Amino acid sequence: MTDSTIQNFKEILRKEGLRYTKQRQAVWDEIQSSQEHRDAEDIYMSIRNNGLKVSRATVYRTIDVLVKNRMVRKMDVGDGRNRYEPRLDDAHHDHMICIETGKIIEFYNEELEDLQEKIAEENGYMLVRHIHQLFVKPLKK
Amino acid sequence: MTDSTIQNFKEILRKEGLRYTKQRQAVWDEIQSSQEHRDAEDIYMSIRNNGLKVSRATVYRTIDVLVKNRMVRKMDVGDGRNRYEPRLDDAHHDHMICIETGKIIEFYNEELEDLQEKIAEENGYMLVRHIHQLFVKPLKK
DNA sequence: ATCCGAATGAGACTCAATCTCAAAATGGTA
DNA sequence: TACCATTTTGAGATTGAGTCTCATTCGGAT
Repeated sequence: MTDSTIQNFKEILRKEGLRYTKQRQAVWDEIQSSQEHRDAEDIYMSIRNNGLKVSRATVYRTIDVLVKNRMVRKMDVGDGRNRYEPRLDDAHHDHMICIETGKIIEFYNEELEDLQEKIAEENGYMLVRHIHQLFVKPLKK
Repeated sequence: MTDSTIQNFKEILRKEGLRYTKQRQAVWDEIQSSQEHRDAEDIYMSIRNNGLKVSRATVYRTIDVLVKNRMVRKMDVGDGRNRYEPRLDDAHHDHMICIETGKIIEFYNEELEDLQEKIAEENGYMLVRHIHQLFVKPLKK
């Protein structure tokens, strides 16, 4: 992690009226350390394995702050456990989940994004966010 | 419900190697009775209020069969409780959820459907199903 | 009508996520 | 630097949707 990311994190906490603690930093560090789509337990255990002591409650609480401030993306893959990934850049993408291997593929399609806004507007609404997952299986060769 | 829908339901059970019971019929009748997007508890309580005795376990078990056979659509609105709606015709649609009123609006867009298949194929996959929800708020006038 | 495998129901169980509250830590102030 | 009001933390309890168990009941083929 770079100094600038730490500063950014501190600023968000300040904006939210929250204190800067080593536990919160540890959670953000851990999420930031990998681009994988991980569940809360995985993040919690990794922090523990690094020799740091942070409770599950704090992991969940910190994730909420990070998600709210768009530093982490929360995704529901339909198995009851939410997955989280860092939003290092601000590039949006959706996910494709292979129902045979469980592999998660990221994709982005401008046309798709535009179309969704258009559909919302046609119905008198403004698009705030969306959930979009494609469940797929490998093409037979 | 019409005779033909009951026949169709019986056929599905036969195809699945399952027996026709009044509990299963009661669950299907209840789901069919409304086009709303309801959770399992709501369906369970409604059956009870109609004076029929069916357990939660049976409600869940029957919903699974109905979902598998495309008679019911299961949707995740992100609050931890799945919603179910009857698929009376076979017309697919997605959902738009107003974050201010909670209202669920159904929509269908051919271009969007095609685009998703195209994206899956471009990645070497075949689209099996998808989750797609737009979270929106009313356009200010 | 008989019989055997399937279905049911009551309640135990699972598991991710949230809540509780006493104790510890933070950070603004003097 | 010491103080202290306020926030945060953690251990474990709790919640709640959904699943599982298994003794009892039921369906339907023969």
